[in-house]
Amino acid sequence: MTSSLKDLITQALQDVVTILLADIDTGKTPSVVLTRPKQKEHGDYAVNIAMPLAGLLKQNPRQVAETILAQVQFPEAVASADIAGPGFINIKLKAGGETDILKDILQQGGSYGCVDNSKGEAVNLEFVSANPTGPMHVGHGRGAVVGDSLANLMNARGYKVHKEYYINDAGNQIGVLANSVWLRMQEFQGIEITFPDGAYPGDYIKEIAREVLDTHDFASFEAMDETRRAQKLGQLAVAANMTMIRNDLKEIGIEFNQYFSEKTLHQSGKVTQLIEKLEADKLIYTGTLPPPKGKEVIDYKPMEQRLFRTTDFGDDVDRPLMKQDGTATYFAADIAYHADKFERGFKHMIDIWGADHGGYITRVQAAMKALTGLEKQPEVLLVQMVNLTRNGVPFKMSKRAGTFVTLSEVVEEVGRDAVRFNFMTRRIESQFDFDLEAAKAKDAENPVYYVQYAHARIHAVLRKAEAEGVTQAKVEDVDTSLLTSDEASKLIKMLLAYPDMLDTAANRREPYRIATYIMQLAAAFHSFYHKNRVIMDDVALMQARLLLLKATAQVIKNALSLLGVSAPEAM
RNA sequence: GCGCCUGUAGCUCAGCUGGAUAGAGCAACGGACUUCUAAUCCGUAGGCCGCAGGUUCGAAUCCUGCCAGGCGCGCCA
Repeated sequence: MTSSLKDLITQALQDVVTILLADIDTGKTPSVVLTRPKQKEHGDYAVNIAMPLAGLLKQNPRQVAETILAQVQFPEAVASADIAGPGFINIKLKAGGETDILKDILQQGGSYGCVDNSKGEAVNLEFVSANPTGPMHVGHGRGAVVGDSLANLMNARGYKVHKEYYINDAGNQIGVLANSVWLRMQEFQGIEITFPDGAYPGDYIKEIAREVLDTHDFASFEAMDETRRAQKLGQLAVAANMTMIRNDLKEIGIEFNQYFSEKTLHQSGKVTQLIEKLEADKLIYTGTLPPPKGKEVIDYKPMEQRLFRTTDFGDDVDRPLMKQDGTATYFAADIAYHADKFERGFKHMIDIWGADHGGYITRVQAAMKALTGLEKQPEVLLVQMVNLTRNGVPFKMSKRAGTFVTLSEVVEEVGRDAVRFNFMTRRIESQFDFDLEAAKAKDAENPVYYVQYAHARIHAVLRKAEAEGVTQAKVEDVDTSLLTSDEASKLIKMLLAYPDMLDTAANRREPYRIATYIMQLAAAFHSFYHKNRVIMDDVALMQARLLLLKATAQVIKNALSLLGVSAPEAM
C-alpha cells in the first residue's frame, strides 16, 4: 500500500523539524504525531509539535509554529494550515481529500487493517487453562474471549500467535475429582455414601460416574487398591472434563493450537530436571519462610523447606519447589512449563490469568529470569472478576455445577455473539457486571445488536439497490469526492482510523478497543443513514454513497470477525 | 501490614500513554417512520473526573499521601 495522506503530512512536518534542529545538539528529535481534534473547527488533523520544539529552540510556541508553516511543503490535498491556541497547528483538508480510502478498503476486502505476518514474531499465548475438574465458568469465559480476540488481533497486526491451553491434570485436585466420581459410582450402585465437603458437588460428576459405569465394570474398580483406582478414575474424569471444556470452547468459537498437559511434565522428568538444574546452579537452599501476613494461618508451624532464591531475581520472598511429602509444587511444574515454551523457541510469551492469580506474576517472572535470562516473561494480563446478575440482582446458582454458573449455561441463554461482544466492551482491568437480561435484550441496551444491525441495514440498502436495477459502477469509476456531507466525512474518518486503532490495540494488548471502535463506527453509520438517502436519482452521488456503505460494511465485518462475532446480512 | 487492580453524569462504561469546551449508551424529558430495516436517529437536561498536595505553558491522564471497593499474601491450583 502506498503511504497514507496522514503519513505524508507527518513526514512533511518531520522534515521541517529536522531542519530546524539541525544546528542544535538535542538528545533526541521530537516526533510529529498527528491527532484527530475533537472539535471540527480545529480541522481534520492537529499537531502539537511546536510546543516541545519551543523549549529546545527557546522561542514561544506560536512563533515556532509560524516558522514551521513557512517552510513546510504539504501534499496537494491539504487545503489550509492554521496556528491556534497555545501553538497547535490545525490542518484542514480539501473536501473529499481522503475519500480514496474507500477504494482501498474495497480492494483489500477482508485484509483491510491487517499486515503481513508471515515473518512475524512468534508469540505463545496461553489462556483459559481452566482446571479439568469441571465445566468452564463465566470468569473463564471472559478470559477465553479476551484471549481469542487478542490472538486474532495480534495475528492481524503482524505477530504469529500460538494459542495454548495448559491442562492442570496433576496434583491433589485430580485425586479429589477421582474420589468424587468414585463416591457417585458407589451411590449409583445403591451403596450408602457420605459426600464430604471438599468433594466436587456438581451434577456433571454424576454424569461422569454414569458414563464410567456404562463403559466399565464396577467390580473391577472395587477390586483395585485405592491408589490405582484414583489414578484410573482421575484419568477418565480428566478426559471427560476436557471433552466438556473443549465443547464449551467450541460453542463460543474458540480453538487452540495446542493443549499442554502438566502431567507430561512430571512423567517426562522435566520437573525433576528443572529442580536438579537449580540445585546445580546453587539457586536452592534450605530455609524457613516467615508466617504469611493477612489472614491468620491457624495451624502455622515453622518448617524447613528447599527454597528457590527468587528474591535474587525480583521476587519479594523465596518460594518452595517441593512439598513436605517430596512431590513438586504447582509452582515447580509451572516454571518447568514456561521453560518448556522457551525451549520450543518462544522468546515471547503472554499469559492471561484471572485476577486471583495476580500475586503469582512476580515469582514466575523471577523464575524465568533465573532460568532463561528473559526479562518480564511471561507477559501477564490479569482479567478481573465477572459478577453475574439478572436484572441487577446477583446470580450465582447453577443447576449443573452446583456452586457456579457455567459458561455454557450463559451461552445457551444469551447466545454466542452477545457473550463474546459483551465481554469485549470493557477493559480487562475493570470488574465486569454481566447482566443476563441485558445481554439478551434486543435493543440499544445491548451493543451487539446495535452493531450487527448497522451491518444488516447496509445490506438491506444494497439489496434494495439491486432490486431497483441499479448497476453498480466499477470502483475506479466512482467519484468519491462527492461525499462531502458532515456525516459522510465523519464516517470516512472512522474507516480511516481502523488500521491505527488495531495497531494501538495490538501493541497495548487491548482488544476491547475493537469493540469500542465498532460501536463508534456503527453510530457514525446510523447517523449518516438517517440524513443521507442512498438510492436516488443523482446517479454519481448514489454510486459514491453505495461505495461508502460497502466500505463501512466491510470494516464492520472485519472488526467483528476479530472478535469472533458474526456479521449478519439480515436481521 | 504488604502487593496488584479499580474509583469519570442517577446507572454501565469510553477518554487514542500530557492537549483546546471531559464523551457515549441506559434511565428522564421533547421530537422524527405513506421514503433504502424505528433493533434506528435528532434534541434537552445531567460532571468539586474519590479527596488533598505536587510536577508544567497545559493534568481525568504523570508523582506523593490519604479514603473507598475488589483480588491476593508458607506445602491448594
